Amino acid sequence: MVSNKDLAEKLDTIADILELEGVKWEPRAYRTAALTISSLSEDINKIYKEGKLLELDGVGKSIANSIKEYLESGKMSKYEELKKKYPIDFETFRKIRGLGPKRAYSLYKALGIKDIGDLKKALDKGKIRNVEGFGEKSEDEIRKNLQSFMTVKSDRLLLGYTVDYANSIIEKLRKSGLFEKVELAGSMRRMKETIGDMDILAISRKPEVGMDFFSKMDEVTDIVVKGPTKTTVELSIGTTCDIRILPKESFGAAMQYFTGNKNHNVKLRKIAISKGLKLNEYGLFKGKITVAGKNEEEIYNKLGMEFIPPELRENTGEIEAAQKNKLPKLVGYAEIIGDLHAHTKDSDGINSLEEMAEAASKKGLKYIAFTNHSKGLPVANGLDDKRFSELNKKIEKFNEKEGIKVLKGVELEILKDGSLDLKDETLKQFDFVIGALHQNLKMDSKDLTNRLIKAINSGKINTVAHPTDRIIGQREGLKLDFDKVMEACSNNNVLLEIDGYPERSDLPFDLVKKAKDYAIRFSLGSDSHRLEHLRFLNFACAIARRGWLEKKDVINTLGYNEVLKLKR
DNA sequence: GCCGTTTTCGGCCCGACTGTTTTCAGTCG
Repeated sequence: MVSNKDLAEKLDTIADILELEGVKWEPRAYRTAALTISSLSEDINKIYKEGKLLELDGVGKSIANSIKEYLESGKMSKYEELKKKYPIDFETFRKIRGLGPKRAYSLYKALGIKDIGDLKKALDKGKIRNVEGFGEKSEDEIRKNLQSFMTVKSDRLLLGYTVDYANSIIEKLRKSGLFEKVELAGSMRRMKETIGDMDILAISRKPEVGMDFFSKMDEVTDIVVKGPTKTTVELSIGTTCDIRILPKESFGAAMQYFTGNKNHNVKLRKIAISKGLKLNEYGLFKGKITVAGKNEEEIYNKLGMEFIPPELRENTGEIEAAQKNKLPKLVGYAEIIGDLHAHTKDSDGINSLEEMAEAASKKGLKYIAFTNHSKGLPVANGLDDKRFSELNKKIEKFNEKEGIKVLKGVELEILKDGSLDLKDETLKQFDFVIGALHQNLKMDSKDLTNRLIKAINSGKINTVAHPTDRIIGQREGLKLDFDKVMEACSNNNVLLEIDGYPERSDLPFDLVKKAKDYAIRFSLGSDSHRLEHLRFLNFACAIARRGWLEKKDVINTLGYNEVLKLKR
């Protein structure tokens, strides 16, 4: 099965080789298509089957045909032909910093280096420094970068585990007194669930001193490049961090530029050109006159659109909507007043009901649903009917007190045949029932979809837990037919959950957006298993925002009594 | 090869840093 990543890499290689051949504009077309495909979160095979290849940005007739050929046969003639002339493992080389297509080709021409094995041998013999255009320094650089490529862990880190680290770096920079302003940009500002690197923007009267301070911070393990306006370092958590120092009057333009994403920026720049303007990280210009630059909002306005919140900047229609002043009024982080998915030590959590409730209250929440596992998930110490009845009584007692309210909930196993794991009379006790698929997942797509739909149609569940069941970096999501699932949810007034647990981040934002079109509402949950996890609720809200949701779409914005009315 | 809020033909993003160069090419984001 061809993955999006495979395909994007092949298209990129075609672009690389065409560029080596001196072909003028074609490489850019392949590059655009590769970028689009690599940033899709839907499976390219699915898009192809639905006949929607041509709807992808940068995919026209010719590239669509190549994709079709590749998905069906596992071969792409255009790629194979080019590869005959350039039998070089560009796909791997491009992951080694500083080894782009041109230098890879130089090494091939001079030393016959085709793959990483050849490269290692040449390095061992110190041959690279003698190749024209290379020297001692570049040889050392390649050796070092090959080493770090070999030992690299995963591609991307999870937002949920890096954002605090990033903020602590930013705090230190602010406290240093060397900067007038320090802000986070890039995919972290967009609250993307995985991040490739960190981007920090700053204003400083003493850029050199500021850069020195930054590159000597404890978190920094290596300096990649260092200049007065741009420095890149390796951080101890295993990612790189760019810091850019900019003039005050350009800061808004830089925030726009470095927040991305790339596709969003490319489109904005094209719009600028169509208006006779030029957009870069220093501002929006008409000839030499600055039209905007100091603040971000101005840039969007002068380009003929309303301000676009960072979470939306994915080039999935937000620019067109902004031009018509039709952007949604996104649900605010502070509007989320309850957590609708959390565990206590009664099943597989670490902390007690009381501890969790108190911590949630301290975070400003008005209610929290404890949705412990049901007995069908013994590995998570799932509760049977009797234990749940006892726990529910305890919760009722707890709720007699003033303060935060607790919803009686369950993360209920949907069994292999689509039936539910607890007795009806037990289910009636709950305020909030989350139906979940955790086991027997190796069914084919149709059976799995029907199994889930049977549970949705039962009229006994409020929401579907982490619907795709993906674990980022570990397993793909279930191959469910989401059109059918969403239709069933819509017909039965069943919610979909957005699970903010970093590895899950489920539903993914593009499916959230799709579900919104089915007029489905959503429940947000931290999926907490201990006190420290309660902060994950914020990430669920970020996904909601990335999926274009408004206050009315998210039931965690409702008061406790309103949520109780959803009881089944 | 792709694309269209000036276009179905004629455009296609651009600046910082590095190393190996004597004025720039390659890489990256």
